[in-house]
Amino acid sequence: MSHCYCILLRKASRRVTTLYDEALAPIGVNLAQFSLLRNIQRAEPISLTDLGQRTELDRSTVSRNVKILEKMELVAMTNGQDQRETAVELSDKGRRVLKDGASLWDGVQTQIEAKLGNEASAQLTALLQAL
Amino acid sequence: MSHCYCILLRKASRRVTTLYDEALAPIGVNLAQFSLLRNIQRAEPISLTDLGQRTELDRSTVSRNVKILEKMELVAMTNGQDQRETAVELSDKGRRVLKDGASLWDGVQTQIEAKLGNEASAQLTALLQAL
DNA sequence: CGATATTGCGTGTATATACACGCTTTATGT
DNA sequence: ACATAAAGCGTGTATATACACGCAATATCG
Repeated sequence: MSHCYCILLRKASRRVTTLYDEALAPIGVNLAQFSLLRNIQRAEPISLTDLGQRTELDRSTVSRNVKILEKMELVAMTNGQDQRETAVELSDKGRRVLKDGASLWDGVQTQIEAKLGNEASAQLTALLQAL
Repeated sequence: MSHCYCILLRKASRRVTTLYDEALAPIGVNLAQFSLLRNIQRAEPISLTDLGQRTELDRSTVSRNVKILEKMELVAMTNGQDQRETAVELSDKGRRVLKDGASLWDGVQTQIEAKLGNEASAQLTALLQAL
């Protein structure tokens, strides 16, 4: 009656997301937002379309998620060279959140590696990337 | 700069969910709905609270997802012995969807195992359960 | 038996996510 | 240059998901 890979993935995803969300709570963002901020940082200023490709998210999803970060004053929207293009960049507050969150994020990474062991952690990474 | 386990999980989860959703499209339900139907089948009639525990989902989430299945006429709500309790059970249409979907689901399972190999598939299962 | 705690639900609110449309703004091709 | 295609976005709609509240029904305790 083998297990459904998709359900296993979704359950693990929910559980692990909760772990990260709780760890990041002190800085007021959840894992998805923290990750989005990091992706912005790596390429700012960046258009929403590019951000979508980097994160493997639909552009409309990115658009809405970024809007929330903007309301939280963690990012700012600027004009790209193009009149169509909207570019996103971090605010000082956003940079601080990334800085303060780094150790919190690292703590969960370490916690997971401690639970699984180094070898299994590497296997997990490889398997998830292969999917 | 190791990868974020959570993001790897979430990305894999989205990708794999898409695989299953596309495969199940002919029967008109997505993976989450198909899985919920299966969980109902295994214990019907079942209360929403119990269904939540089985699926590791919040009760309110189950409540809303079941409501959609009800609108699709795949399940029916009945009274538990208790006046508070609502029990869910499959409709004939719901049973047919499960029956027709079995081979579609199986196809994706096989496809994933073919891609990863048997050993890696077993490893993946074990790792996801350990998280 | 009456007060209190527990159980079971639904709803409000909020984020994450995708797809389909439709509107601008550029780019292209003849 | 003009018509057409392509790029970049926002919004509407829908599902998945969680948490906080509050209501009704049942169980418990003194």
